[in-house]
Amino acid sequence: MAEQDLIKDMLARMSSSGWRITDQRRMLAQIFASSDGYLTPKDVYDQMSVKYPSVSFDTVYRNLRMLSEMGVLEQFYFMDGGLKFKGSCLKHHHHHLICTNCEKTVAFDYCPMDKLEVPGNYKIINHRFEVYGICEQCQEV
Amino acid sequence: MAEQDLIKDMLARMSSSGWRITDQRRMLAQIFASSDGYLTPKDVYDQMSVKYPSVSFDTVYRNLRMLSEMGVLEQFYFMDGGLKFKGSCLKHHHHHLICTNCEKTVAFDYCPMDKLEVPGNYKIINHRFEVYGICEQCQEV
DNA sequence: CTTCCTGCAAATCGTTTGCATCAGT
DNA sequence: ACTGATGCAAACGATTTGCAGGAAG
Repeated sequence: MAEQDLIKDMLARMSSSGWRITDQRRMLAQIFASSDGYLTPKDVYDQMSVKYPSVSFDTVYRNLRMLSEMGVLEQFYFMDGGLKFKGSCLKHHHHHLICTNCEKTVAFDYCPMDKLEVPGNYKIINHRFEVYGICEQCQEV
Repeated sequence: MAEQDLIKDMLARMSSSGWRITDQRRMLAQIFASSDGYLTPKDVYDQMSVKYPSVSFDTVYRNLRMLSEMGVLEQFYFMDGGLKFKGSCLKHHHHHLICTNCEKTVAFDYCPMDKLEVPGNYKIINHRFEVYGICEQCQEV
């Protein structure tokens, strides 16, 4: 999807969920539409501050949380427990290969749940599979 | 390994790393030897408080961190970003099936990395694979 | 014009640090 | 006795909340 369409899509989803379209939210949509990696609340705040120097941290947090609940963003706790967000890919189930240096993220389709036989009689709800590595660019440096 | 042996093993490892064996550390070893699930720092603190009402949170944190660095405990950030600890299984590589209700944990040997072909030329460092579900006991309730 | 959203400030939670005292070796 | 470990209090970073004014519908 082109960036502009992504932004429109996000805004449309906010609107249809009954949320007002404020300048700050418009900008949030833009930030995530033009970023393919994970962003911390601080990253987002810093990017917003460029155009809205008066934006506050709590507005960023509030909107990030809301957008996650709405499914527009994916919320994610990294290995170190740090919270990050990224525009959610709604297309299909997949997992990520994440560069531990620059956090560039590549999706892949392989899902280990297909083949897994789990011990015990657990009723499976959810799973988490991520691969961490150093991307080609970061290896070169 | 029997519980008593586990405790001795933990204490021996602390001692050989040059750490003093205090009552608090003895008790930490006992707590983790007799628990097979994950414990939050608060869980640990609460258990310690029963016998040592004067124990402080920072001592718990300090020792948990130290024991993790030493490899006696496994440190783990859950899906919700919360930090937990558990006695570490040093035997072999494995993954976990975790009950989202009671957090009882079952290990299994299957590792998805065997079959995975990753896109891009990432140099793979690490991976994370967990399955979340409801255990048999928690389903019955 | 009404209701929701924002920005500010202050509260809260989990975790860490500095320091004087206490305990293990 | 020496040195590391403890408990206290205070600092700290990240996130959340209450509230009054401001903007979207």
